This record gives sequence, structure tokens and C-alpha cells, in this order.
Amino acid sequence: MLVRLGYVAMSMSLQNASPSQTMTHSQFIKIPDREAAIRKLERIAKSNLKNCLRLLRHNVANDIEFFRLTSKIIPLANHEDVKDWNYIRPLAEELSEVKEFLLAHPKMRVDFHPDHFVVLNGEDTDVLKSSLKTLGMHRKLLMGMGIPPEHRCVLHVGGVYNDKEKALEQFIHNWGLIPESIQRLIMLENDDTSFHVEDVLYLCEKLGIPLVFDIHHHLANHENKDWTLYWERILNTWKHSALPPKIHISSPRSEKEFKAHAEFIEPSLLLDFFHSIKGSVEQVDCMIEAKRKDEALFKLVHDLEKEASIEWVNKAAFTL
DNA sequence: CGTTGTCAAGTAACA
DNA sequence: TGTTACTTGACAACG
Repeated sequence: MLVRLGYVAMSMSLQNASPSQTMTHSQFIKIPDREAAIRKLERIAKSNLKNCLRLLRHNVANDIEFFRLTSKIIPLANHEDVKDWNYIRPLAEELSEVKEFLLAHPKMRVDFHPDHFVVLNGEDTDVLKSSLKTLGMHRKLLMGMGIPPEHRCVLHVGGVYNDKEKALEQFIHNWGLIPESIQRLIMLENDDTSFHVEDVLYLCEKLGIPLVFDIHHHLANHENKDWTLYWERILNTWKHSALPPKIHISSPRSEKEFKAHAEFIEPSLLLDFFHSIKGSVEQVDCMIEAKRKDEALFKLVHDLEKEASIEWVNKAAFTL
């Protein structure tokens, strides 16, 4: 079984390489010349994309083939005040540079985790509409980068609204209202407070959505702590995907702040997990969610180096 | 130059 | 009913 390690959004080792510089709405409206303000948004977005490419180069240099892009590349992209702004056209050059790079490195897996304002299971149609708009932006970015958009956006189920059963059924209802091109983007992840892996499996199996298993969330929120009870079903949700299953791993910051992410990853948790699913699948991509980003990945690899049960295929992937 | 408060958006917990 | 955390960085304002 091959395990590739990845990390999230930004690097602690590259200087001045933020892919998520921004302009807030209040800054935007303070600029009297609206055209100038929009050009400034465009300059920021271009710089963010250039830095995404720098991050991808950094990843290749370190054998890292799995990476989550930030969802903050284009500031205010879905804001009401700039709804006439075609934010993709001015980014054509930067997007095609990323596209060329990814074409030259076809093993690189890149995806998004749109933030928690994207909610698909509410009764409020305005919330659904703005969520679809935000997902549309993600899709346009993926298309611009030449990435097949299938299964590139991981989301949580959404809100409980005091009735979890009803909230799950509302997800199914809303799913029918979502264009197929957007449906295909989506993966669903178990969360740490509301929808545990059994809930998410119910939706994923019914609707044909791949399930991203988050170990840390599972430890915080479960019916049954033993994930091996669910693992075969989780794998099955990936049966029709062109991509290998992916999981998330993070360590609790402390006993008291259990749900918060720690700076680094506890290697024993990762080893336990992969030993318990050993042989069940050819490849799993494992997203490291730690405050220290790529440094946490490097430290994890270092910590695992003396581990005899695994064999390194490069600086960021191993087999067992 | 270092520190503090704010940011477009949703939900839930808590006062 | 209103405030804050979530996860969290970026940036402006302030000292």
C-alpha cells in the first residue's frame, strides 16, 4: 500500500509566498475609483496564483505530490459588490502557467476545501445559492488550471438545525437542485461535532459521493470509535472515482482543546491507522492538517524514519 | 517595529 | 437576543 503525504495551503519554509493575500470589503469601498479598486483585486489574485505555483514547485522539490490549494486566491470573488467582475479573464496567464506545470507533473494531486460558509443542506435558498456560486468559482479555477474537476472540493455536510435526520434528508433534497457539474466536484468529510462517519456514509452511499475520512474528527465524534468497522464502506465510496481515496489526519492540540489542531502530527496515530487498514487498498493520499504546515510534514517524515515497518519510496511517500 | 482588533459569508454553543 | 468560537491568516491601525 502506497501512502502519499500532503499538506494544506501555505508553506512555513518559503518566505513571502502567501497564496492568500487579501483585500477586505471595507478597504475595497474606501477606494473612490471602482475600476482602480478592481484592478487592485486583480493584482492580488495574480500574486496569489504566482505564489500557488511557487508552492507547487517547492512541493515537487520535496517529492510532495498532494496539496490543498487555499480557497482565498481571489479576494471578494463572490461578493455582491463585484458581481459584474469577470475575475477569471485577467488571470489567464497565471492560470496557464499552473496548468503547464501540472501537465509536466501529472502525479501531483491538488484540491480545495471551501470554507465553512459553503453549506448545502439548509432550507434557506439564498445560502444555497451563494454556496453554489462559491463552488462555481472553485470549478472555474480548476478548469483554468487544467485539472479535471471531479472530486476536488471537500465539504462538510452542514448544519443540524436541531434535527439531524431532517438535516440529512434536506441534503438529499438540495442535492437534486445542484447542477451536475457542481455535484461532480464534491467529496464529503465527517466532522467533529455534528455528522459522524455513519451519517456521512449514509449520504455518500445514497448519492455516490466519495467520503474523506478525518481521523481526528472521528476520535472527537463517533458512534463507534473503531474506524475499521467503516473502512470498507468508505473505500467503496471511491470506487467510481479516478482518484485514490484520501484521508485527513491531525493531532489534538491538548486534552483540553481536543478539537483544535496541534502544531505537529503524532506519528503513532498515523502508524496505527495505516497498519489497521494495511492491504485494503493500493494507495491512500494523506493530508497533514497541522499548524506548522509543511514543517509538520517534514518533521513527521523525520520521526518515522526509524520505523522499520514502512519503506520510503521518496521524501514524502512510503509503502507498508 | 511589535501588538491588537477586524474581516463577506454560516452554524452552534453559551451567556 | 446577542456574542463568540470555529480555523485561521492577512492587514490596518495603533502605540
